[in-house]
Amino acid sequence: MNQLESKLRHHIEQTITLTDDEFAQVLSYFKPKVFKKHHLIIQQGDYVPHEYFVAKGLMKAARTSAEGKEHIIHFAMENGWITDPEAFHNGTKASLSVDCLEDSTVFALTLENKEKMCRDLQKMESFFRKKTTAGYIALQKRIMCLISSKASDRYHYLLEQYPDLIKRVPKTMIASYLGVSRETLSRLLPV
Amino acid sequence: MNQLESKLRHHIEQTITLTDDEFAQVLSYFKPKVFKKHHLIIQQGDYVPHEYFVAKGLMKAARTSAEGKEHIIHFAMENGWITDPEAFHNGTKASLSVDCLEDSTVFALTLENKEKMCRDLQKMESFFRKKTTAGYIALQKRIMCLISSKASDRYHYLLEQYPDLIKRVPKTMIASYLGVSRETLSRLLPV
DNA sequence: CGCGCGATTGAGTAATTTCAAATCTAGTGG
DNA sequence: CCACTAGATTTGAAATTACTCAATCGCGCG
Repeated sequence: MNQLESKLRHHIEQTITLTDDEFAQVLSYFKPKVFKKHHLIIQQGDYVPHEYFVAKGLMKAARTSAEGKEHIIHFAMENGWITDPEAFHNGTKASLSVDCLEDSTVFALTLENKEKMCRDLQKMESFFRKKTTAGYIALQKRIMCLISSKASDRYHYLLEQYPDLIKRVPKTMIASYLGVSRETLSRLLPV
Repeated sequence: MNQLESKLRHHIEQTITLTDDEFAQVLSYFKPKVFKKHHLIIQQGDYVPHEYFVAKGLMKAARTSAEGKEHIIHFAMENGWITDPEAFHNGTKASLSVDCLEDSTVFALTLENKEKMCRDLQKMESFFRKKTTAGYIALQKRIMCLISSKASDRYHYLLEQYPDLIKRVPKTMIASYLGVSRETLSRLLPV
């Protein structure tokens, strides 16, 4: 088992426990992939065959509006997951694009394999349920931030929550993620 | 099986299928409860023993900030679910309050029973996984709305998405849900 | 060395909030 | 049935916040 595989295992075992055999089986459902910085993995309008576990690197999911503005909905770094969830789970076309901000190594999972894995190993269904629940809670917090705080407080919350992210991502993208213009964020930083 | 029980069954069977016996078992994990309008079911600071399926009525989850402003994070009407998810799943104290906007009938589920049900009936674990995934997707859309649209567009999106909700909920609360002041929403309405 | 991306700054404009007051409406008790 | 009241909605005006557009600055990489 290489280093990146053990990252996946460790990630899963933060939620459930697996025997060696079980993990070997789990691993068989995934396909490792390597992407270069700037590589566009999902494009708006495409079908979305995979959900990705990020073992190394940094990726973002975003939507570009009709007016040409990019709005970042999600970042995934080590131990994160990323895809266009709606398109992936419903088999519809992507409304989001996903690309690499750094050279990245991921484990790709098709919907078919995900469902098969959940059927075969209830533990993994439990894993995904809990992981998704945690994701739901995180999104609720982000919404609460968006509807209740000023831009400045949102930035500081992000800084507290994901200090490492701020270091690795250009401020322009942080602004996009927070829903403010880059100029506004820039003026807020000294505060 | 009474009318409200069959609502629960129908709701679950939109995602998975159940035999009569299985549903009887599922039902045994829930406890039906009736609440009056204005009843405060979860208070900020309380522990949260239950997650609720709303069979009838209308409820809201909100956080009141230090400055005394109420921010509504979630509405649940017929066939919806509601709780403070973070407090419920982690056993921590509620940061949200939940109360009834109408007389309501719910099925209450403890965390212990939820986990037991998932263990005993994998179908139900699958149900919750899929339901939570759908919830996650809905929250992502709401975030995209919040970071990319003006207040006016957010209102119209809500109007399209949940026309029935708008009819049953005072505009003040819609404004709180959208993250704008009630005055601003009022001025937007004619648009 | 120079290019290009990211970050900053300034000025003017637009959107939203706040505070205050007026108006409207549905439900209640007499 | 009417008067009353509490909650909900609307409106006005001033203040704040954030946005846009444009120009400049800084720096790392080729």
